[in-house]
Amino acid sequence: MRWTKTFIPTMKENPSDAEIPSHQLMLRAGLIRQLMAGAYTYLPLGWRSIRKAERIVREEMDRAGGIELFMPALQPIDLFERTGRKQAFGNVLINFHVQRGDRKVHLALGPTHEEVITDLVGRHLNSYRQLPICLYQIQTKFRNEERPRFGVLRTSEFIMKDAYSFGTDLEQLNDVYRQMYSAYCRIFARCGLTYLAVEAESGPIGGDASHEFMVPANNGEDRIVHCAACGYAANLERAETGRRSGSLMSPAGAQAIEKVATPQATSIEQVSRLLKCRPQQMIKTLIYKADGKSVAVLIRGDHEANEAKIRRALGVQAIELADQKTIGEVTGAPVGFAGPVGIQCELLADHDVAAIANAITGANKADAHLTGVNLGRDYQLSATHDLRMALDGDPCPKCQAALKLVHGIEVGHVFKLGTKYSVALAAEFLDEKEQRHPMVMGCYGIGVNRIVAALAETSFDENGLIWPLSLAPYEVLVIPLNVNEQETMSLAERFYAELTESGIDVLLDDRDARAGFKFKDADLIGIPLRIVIGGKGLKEGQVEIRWRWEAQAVKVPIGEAISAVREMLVERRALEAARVPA
RNA sequence: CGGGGCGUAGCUCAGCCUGGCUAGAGCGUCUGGUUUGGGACCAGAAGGCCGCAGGUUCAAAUCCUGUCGCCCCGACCA
Repeated sequence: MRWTKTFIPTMKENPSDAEIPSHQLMLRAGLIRQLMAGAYTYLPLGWRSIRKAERIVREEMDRAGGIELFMPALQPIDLFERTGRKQAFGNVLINFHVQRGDRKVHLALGPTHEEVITDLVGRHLNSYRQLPICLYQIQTKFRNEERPRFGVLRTSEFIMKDAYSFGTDLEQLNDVYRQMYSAYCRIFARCGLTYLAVEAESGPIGGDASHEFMVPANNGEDRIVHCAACGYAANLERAETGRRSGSLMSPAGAQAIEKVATPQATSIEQVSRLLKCRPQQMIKTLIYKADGKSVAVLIRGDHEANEAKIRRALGVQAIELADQKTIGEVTGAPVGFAGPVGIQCELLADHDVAAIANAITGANKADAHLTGVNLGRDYQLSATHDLRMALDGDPCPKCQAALKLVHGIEVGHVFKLGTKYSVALAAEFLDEKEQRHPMVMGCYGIGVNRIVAALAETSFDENGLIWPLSLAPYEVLVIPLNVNEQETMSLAERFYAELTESGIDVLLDDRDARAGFKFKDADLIGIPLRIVIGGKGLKEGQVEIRWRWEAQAVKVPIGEAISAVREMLVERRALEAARVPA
């Protein structure tokens, strides 16, 4: 492609409403433009990268046995009513009425396609002989984001690869799941992303039923813990922490329990300031309603409760923080003064609470706290649990090394669904004994445009983007420094023609502009390999070839330039391929 | 939906507090010339419903009210 014939509106300055690198760079390099909050146009350069990511996704899905189809974004609302997800999605589901003759039809724009595909498969596949099957599509999804943000990382309309597997049993599901998991590893590796496959909240199936693929990045919305020593990785919601010491007995140097006045001091921060103690010395007592029953949960003052862990420890469906009235009944005090001593409900404690000697807690009495509270003497526990959010530096649950807490961008998610949708939408099959069963499903999503955004967010320098060959809009940029010089230009045209001829994606910067101007743009858009033709080099019969990430160009005799470029690309592709797991 | 910030030329911004000549600068665009290896220089030109609506005033980019949009923090996010 010739630069003057395409559309690459680069910008010298950062637009004022872009704050994170991917947003700034994608705007400046002419990859995207905003239409409104949460909706972006992909300009020619950005779209080429998306298409390359799509191609990689397709190749790997096909390789893993996926079958591509294409489903409508427009969907009848009743499908969502039948699975209860109209309610569950709430405001996220974009839905509206259209007039058709004298009736109104209620439609939704698909936020995902479990309903459509399950309905389809349920109608047309009926036998165990036809299973398992894994169907996928690459398609635009719509989700009304209450607050779109971070440029193209969180939008209301985005491109997603969604795959759905249908099998007869858990074994078939596990089999497809494993194949999808490894296909995802290959996809993200081929795209040049640094990623982690992390354990995620897995719903009804439990165990290893869900993994998210995360690209570590400071501006990622998700938080994940990672153990560099053994490779354990999990999202923060899910992350366990390793063994921590703690005896259920009173320590040797136990002080006497004492009631102190703490008027108006209801938060950990206020009490610690008032009593001049550290939050680590305090016990936070949270009153929850767990399936309707009141439970007090003890967490160390400086820690944060993890409700998913509490729910699992209690073995209940749903928990929520109790209201004022319940707290009053259980503690006999207003909110902010709860403590374990003498409390009137079940008591659950995090491991770290047991290790606090002479703790400070609420007194279950207005405007009062207790000091010198000790486990065993002042309150009892039959056991402690892992109930809090993991912290940076916590011991790894697998190997006890220190966990790292990092932010991440979710680019993919694989999930064992089970029979939720097949039951709701009657996707059933007959087994060899002519018995009816709901199909066992899995779903597997990749945010295709997030792949590109995540790459932009993590691969750049002060001059601009740095693409891997696999996603680069063009692999080679040919820069004739002076387009008015005939020798320069005819050479550039020859390189352009011959390289394009051999299947390489080449961009020719045929703009009549100064050298420095072209170099700045070249760095900004980040094409991996650059060939500079002009002035000094030509006099010596040479051109310069330089990788975007190298400081130095290599000078190559004109006659050898094309074969040199081909060789460099072959070598580089091999290097990128070597990072892809088998 | 709660909190904060911002809407002036394609982009970055000044002017607003304290109302008053024809609304400004840099970058970009166009014309002509000089230049030509890291975002050149000179001369000229085009480009503005100062987000929109209403109000106050002799007079509003500027003050007031409303409204729309965008960004950030939080809540939410199968």
